[in-house]
Amino acid sequence: MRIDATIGALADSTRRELLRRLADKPCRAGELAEGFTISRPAICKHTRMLGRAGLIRAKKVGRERIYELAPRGQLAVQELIRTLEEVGAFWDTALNAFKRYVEENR
Amino acid sequence: MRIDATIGALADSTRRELLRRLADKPCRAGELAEGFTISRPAICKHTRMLGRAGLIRAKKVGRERIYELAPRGQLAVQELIRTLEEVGAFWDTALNAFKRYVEENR
DNA sequence: CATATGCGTAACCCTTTGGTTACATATATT
DNA sequence: AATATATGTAACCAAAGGGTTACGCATATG
Repeated sequence: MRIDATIGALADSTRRELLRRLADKPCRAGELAEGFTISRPAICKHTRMLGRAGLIRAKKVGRERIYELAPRGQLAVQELIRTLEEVGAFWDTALNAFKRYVEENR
Repeated sequence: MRIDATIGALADSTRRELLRRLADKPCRAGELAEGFTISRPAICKHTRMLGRAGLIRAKKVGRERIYELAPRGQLAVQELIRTLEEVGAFWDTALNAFKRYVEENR
């Protein structure tokens, strides 16, 4: 599923923070890693995962690598949200089933 | 974080399917495991994880255990959705930042 | 040309996840 | 009382996640 890569990528606060930073502006790899307590290679693995999920992309400029949000990523997030909204609706379904049950047995 | 337990629990299609089944009606453990290709203990571990995330709960009736959606679970899902909506909005932020940039440099 | 810089990859660790089979326990049933 | 049934737990395994340090490589810079 498409969704699983997306939810996996978003299931980590470091990666969500990386996305937040890229909302402000495209960013060099080194700059992107600043301020985190974890090492630069660790950040690199996170960006790789975000890339595999199609949420970010990178272009090489000289010896630097510039990361930015991948335009298609927004769709993936919205698709995931729709799936989770369906899940959230299960509780409504359950409530309705219960009401029906009460109705039929009074 | 609250969110991490929720997103972790929902990041698996088997667990989402279990929730979907519980939307229809509360369900015995054995019945809940029917139709899956994986073993019953595997399902049991999934239900445990859903329980730890506060999405389902169980009551013991005789030797059976009846699972059902935990009322508070819907809030957790909605909270997660709100977080993901914020993430989705990063793309809008990025687009606006780009527009501003173009505006300032023309 | 030599060296410094930016950045990804490799190799390794430990923990978590998702699965298995075998087993223990509590409750029904005969 | 003996047995069958419903179900969770234990022990184990392989793969993935999240972290580390050491290293390799391409590109700037003196």
